Amino acid sequence: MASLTVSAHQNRSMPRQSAFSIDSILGLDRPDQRTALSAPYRPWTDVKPAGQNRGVVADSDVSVDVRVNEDGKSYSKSPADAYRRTLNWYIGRRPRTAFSSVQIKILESVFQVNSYPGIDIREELAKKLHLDEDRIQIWFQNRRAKLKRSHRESQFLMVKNVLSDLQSSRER
Amino acid sequence: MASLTVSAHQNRSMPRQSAFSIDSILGLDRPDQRTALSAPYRPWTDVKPAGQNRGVVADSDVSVDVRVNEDGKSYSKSPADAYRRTLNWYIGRRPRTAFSSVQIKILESVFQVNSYPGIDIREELAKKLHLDEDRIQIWFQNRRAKLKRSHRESQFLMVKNVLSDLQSSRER
DNA sequence: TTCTAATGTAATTGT
DNA sequence: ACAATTACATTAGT
Repeated sequence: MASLTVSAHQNRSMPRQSAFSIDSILGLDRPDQRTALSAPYRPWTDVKPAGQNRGVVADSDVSVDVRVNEDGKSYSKSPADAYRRTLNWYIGRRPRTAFSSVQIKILESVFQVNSYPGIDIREELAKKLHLDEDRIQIWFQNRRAKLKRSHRESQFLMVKNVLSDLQSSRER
Repeated sequence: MASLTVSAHQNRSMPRQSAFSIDSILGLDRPDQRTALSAPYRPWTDVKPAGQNRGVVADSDVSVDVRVNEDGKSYSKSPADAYRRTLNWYIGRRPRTAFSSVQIKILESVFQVNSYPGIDIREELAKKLHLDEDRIQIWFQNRRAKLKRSHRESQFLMVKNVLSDLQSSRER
């Protein structure tokens, strides 16, 4: 990712002509401040020292909703979990959020009415459900994709049925 | 199936409002267009009498593989493309282009030198890579956005680190 | 295995 | 051209 490719041989299959001619490229009369590409900003990977409690520091609390489930069944904090989490941090993927059923219920009911909530609604939801606004946004994105997929599948079934109906009527 | 797709998206910086007011949930508390508007110009949906496409509603294609793997020759104006278009993509969105790694490599290397290629360079690239000039333009646009984002994020990280350094030095 | 949270990025829209 | 947002294709966690 973001590997720079100043590689040597990039013009093997190309007619060696003024493809990217100097003067053409030298059309860079642009304010182009080149900066080395940085890491993709993973706020949840930074190790938080003393603080630990919510709302104190700007973003990033790692333990968003671990205690928000209604079953009283708190998710295990086994060393294995911690280990995997650390590993994830290396990989750079945000630990998968586990929404509680209450959270899901509310999100679903909002989705019923408006599947494209604006930033303000998302913020409100985030506050109410103790989630990051980002999680809300992603949830709605994935929810829309799911709806679309189900549409696609049902349409496919309908088409299939119509076709088989045609076939059977022809056989009569 | 009563699937509603009330698309409603808004912009930031809206007046705070009661958490789950009806208007807020419905997204009616602010001007929103996109609910019933004239069909935008979609040149690639040409052979579709089917009616007003609404951009958002399901597309129901049966998973035609959009991929064209390695070594370019990707679709743009190929007959195969037209085929896919007429068969499955009768809604408004242009099928997502999957650039080959070769194409990406070349695009990246050009980007290194000039992130604002003029029309002539874009045309040359388009011809060489068998892509529409439009795709090239969009690619550079998104690429610039990406660069900008990463720059912003690294700045943020730097600030954050400075702050935490300050903090830890104060604790000593 | 299935479902879905998360990621990356192409495409769209409005300014 | 940019900024914000969406759709879409994939990866991966439970």
